[in-house]
Parts: sequence; C-alpha cells; structure tokens
Amino acid sequence: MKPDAILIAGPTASGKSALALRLARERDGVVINADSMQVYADLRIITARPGDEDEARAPHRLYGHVDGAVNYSVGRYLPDASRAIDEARAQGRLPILVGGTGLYFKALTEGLSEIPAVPQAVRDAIRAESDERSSEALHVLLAERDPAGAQALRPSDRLRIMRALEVHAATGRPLRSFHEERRPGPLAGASLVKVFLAPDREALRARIDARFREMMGEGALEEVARLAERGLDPYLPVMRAHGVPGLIAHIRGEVTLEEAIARAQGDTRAYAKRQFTWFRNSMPGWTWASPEDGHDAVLAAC
RNA sequence: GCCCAGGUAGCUCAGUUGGUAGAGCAUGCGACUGAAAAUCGCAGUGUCGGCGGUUCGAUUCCGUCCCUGGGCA
Repeated sequence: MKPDAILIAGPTASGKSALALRLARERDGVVINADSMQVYADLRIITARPGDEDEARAPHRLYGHVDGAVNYSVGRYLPDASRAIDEARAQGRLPILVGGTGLYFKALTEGLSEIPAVPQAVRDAIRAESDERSSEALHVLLAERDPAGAQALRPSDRLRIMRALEVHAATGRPLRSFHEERRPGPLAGASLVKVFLAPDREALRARIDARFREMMGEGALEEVARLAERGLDPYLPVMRAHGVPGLIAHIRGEVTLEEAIARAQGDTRAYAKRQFTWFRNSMPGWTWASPEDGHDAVLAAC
C-alpha cells in the first residue's frame, strides 16, 4: 500500500525525529511537526527540536514557527498542519507527521469541535477572577453557570474548570454543547501508517536523564535565561516546557541548579508515562514497535 | 575520647501522651476536545538502625552497641 501519510509518535526521547528524518530521505517526504513545544522559536535546545543540519537533510515544517508570546494550541495547530500536509501533497511529497503530543494526533485523525476563540479580554477577566479563588471555589462558580459541565469535572481540575468558565463567558454556552459536534480532521479517511515507538521504560528513564544533561551542555540554561528576560505571562504554554520553570527558579536564586535539573528530569519522566497511557488507551490502531524495529515496522505497513 | 543532633517507604521528612505508622516526591495504573511537555484521579511498599530490659503490649520508655552529621579535645 502507498500511504497518504506516515504518523510517528512515541514518548519523548524515543528517537522519533531520527526515524522521521530517515524515512523522509528514503521516501521523498516532508517532516511535519506534531509536538506542542517544538513549535516555539524561543526553545530549540530544551525541546530537542531538530537542528539546522537535520533540517537541511529533508524538508521540515512547523518547527519553531511560533513566537513564545503566542498562546499556541490544538486549535491553531490544526489549520497549520492541514496546510503543511496539503503543500506536501501538492509537491508530490509524502507527509510524515512526528511528535509526542497525543492530542494533536487525535485532532488530526478524529477532528476537533469548532469553538469560537475566547477573546483575550474575557480570558484575562476569568484569570483575574480566578486568582484569589481555590479550584473548589471556581468549581462552585462553574456549577452555577454550567451545571452539567461542572459535574463532568473534578473540583480540583483547575485548568479544565477555567477553560469551561472562559468558553461560557465568551459564548454564553456550556463548553460541552460544542463537543457534541466534531469537525473531521485533516487526515480523516486517509490511508495512514501509524507507528508508536515504545522503548523499554527503564532504559527510557535513563535516556531522559542523560539527554537533559546533554541539553545543559548545549546551552539550555542560556536559552531559558533569554526566554526569562522577555518577561512573558507565566500562563503561556512556552513557560511550561520541561525545564523552563525549574531553570527560571534557579536563575532567580530560588533553587540550586541540581534541583532545577532534577525537576526537569522528573517532569519529563512523568510526561513519558502519560504518553504511554494516552496512546495505549486513546489511540487504537497504532502499531507499537521498539525504537530499533520502528523503521521495519513502517516499511512493513507501507 | 567527650558533648550535641539524628537513624521511620526508593528519596526527603512528619508522627505515635506505649495499642505494629503517614505526607511530598519517586514508581505503577487511569482520565483527557484550543495551556495537552498542561491539568487531574487511584494504588502499592515499611523486620520505625541492631540487641537486650520494663510492660498484657515497645517504633514510642530505659540500657547498650553500631552508623551519620556537627562541636569540643
């Protein structure tokens, strides 16, 4: 079979990017990013984004194309990815989507609901309102405005409660009412090869720890210092990338460098675990392969 | 050698007025629709440093030994 696209996922540090690059060279492909943090221009080292050498060896799209001041999201990613896929096809090239963000892959294949963008002013108002309140108090607030939505959320799930409050404030409708309809994703109905790279867990942990040390050697601290100097809103996603909160705390003199490194490694390990859970339970139909067998698994499916 | 403070979960520590113990982190499992590298839920584990003594019963009180950190010599 000749697929319309190849999808490569896996936990962080599993060798996805290298496999995608190899396939792109072999099959005249375009590597298209499906990672929520590698989109930011400000962070290259700490997000393990492909370097100039890699980018010169095959076309890459949607890497570092977003300024850190932008609140990027699945909603913004989908049209970007759609365009990148269409362009690749128009050039007769094979789209190869790689990344670790399960939600992005789900939106690509299963679609997303159309929800009006929440105006920044509304968002700021909700955040201001939230600042002095506990998550439980926000949950009570949501229960008054959107009872069904509140019931579906745990009183401790602050972020989702705030999202529901924002959408309600912006549209006057419960968030869940939008979820009833879903617009097909850009890869709906396409013939796809989907491979999830699943390394041995213990080896992956060691690899994650070692890789963060390497990043430090490559200037991760300086990269984060530059980001910190911008004084961006701490709510922005770019400020949550693994390593950023800890290293900024270190720059401010609040924690030692070793503590910052340990936090980054711990956050990354916990994230890798969630990636396994997501793909195991939410993404049926993917072929699981060890990093060594990933290439063969893709070829076997083509 | 003496004095002081410690030795409790993989790690950091809390606690038990004597009735065999907990929190955070780590680990495992799970949820997930515009911050998803986020956010949130559930679970397991301990010869409570060793040995004696007192006691119906000791991780807790007493003695002793060992180990760690600090101070004095």
